Amino acid sequence: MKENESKLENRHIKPTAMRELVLKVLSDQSAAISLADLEQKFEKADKVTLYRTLKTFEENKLIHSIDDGTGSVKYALCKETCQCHPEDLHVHFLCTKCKQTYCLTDIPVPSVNLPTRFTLETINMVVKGICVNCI
Amino acid sequence: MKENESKLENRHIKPTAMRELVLKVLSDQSAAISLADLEQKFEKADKVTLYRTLKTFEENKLIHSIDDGTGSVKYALCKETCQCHPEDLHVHFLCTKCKQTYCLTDIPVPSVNLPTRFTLETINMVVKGICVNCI
DNA sequence: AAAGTTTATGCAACCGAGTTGCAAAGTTGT
DNA sequence: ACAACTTTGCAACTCGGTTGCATAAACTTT
Ligand SMILES: [Mn+2]
Ligand SMILES: [Mn+2]
Ligand SMILES: [Zn+2]
Ligand SMILES: [Zn+2]
Repeated sequence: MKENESKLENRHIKPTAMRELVLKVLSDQSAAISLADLEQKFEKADKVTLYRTLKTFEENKLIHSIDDGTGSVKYALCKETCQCHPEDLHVHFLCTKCKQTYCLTDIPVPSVNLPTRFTLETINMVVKGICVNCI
Repeated sequence: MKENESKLENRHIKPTAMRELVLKVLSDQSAAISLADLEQKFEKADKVTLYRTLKTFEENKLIHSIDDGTGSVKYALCKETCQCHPEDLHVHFLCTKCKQTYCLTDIPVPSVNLPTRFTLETINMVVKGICVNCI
């Protein structure tokens, strides 16, 4: 998995063994995963190390975090070009049946007309419903 | 405050002293408040009682809860006619400076075109930025 | 009005997600 | 080989939210 190694380097993250393993898990995942989910993907791994790995990934914009209202933050890979700016934002979908959280990367967050003299920094938009696998 | 009493009765909530006090606090508030905020509005009140009061209010749609991503859920009064259905949903605004959370009741949540065979139940849309009081 | 039943309140204790401190292990540069 | 820095692992903690249970208050029935 030389590819993941260079993904890390592209984001200026030192490619340790742990980090490559975590990145592999994230790459194999079609839905976003929580810290607890991630922990369960390993036989024996320290939660704090995984936590800090995710933090490092997020700080360097390799992944973004999603607060879907379930009480546990989810994480998903950013696109190669993503800088996590407002224009990179997309809608997230939480399936109330399977509890999976998906990045709807094709659906940009719609713009809103805020009241006068409210300035926008970022938007979190989470749609809840039933996903295609749960119909 | 006979008005609050009837607001409670309209929502089929038995108007106890505690509940009327809590409703008064919520009515006086222009922004949404958390359980902790509510607790601080009283000299001496049990957090659990307040917690259960909010739960009761929410179940009966007197108030709605807002997960603004700060880690503590906020609560705000519903409109008299609100049934908390998708058509009643509005955008919420979290000021990153004063940390106040506002109901933008005039701004309905924009509709999104979900991928095929995803069905919508509800949407949470939180805009972050600087509010009019913090410019 | 007294007894019985339901509902609301208060205290303690718990829970889970996230976070911090610190020491050990590993890495990098000289 | 040594020093300097980074990463990892363990323990312990924080904080918001929640449950269990006993008491108190409010209605119901006799
Ligand atoms: Mn996403
Ligand atoms: Mn609102
Ligand atoms: Zn699903
Ligand atoms: Zn503000």
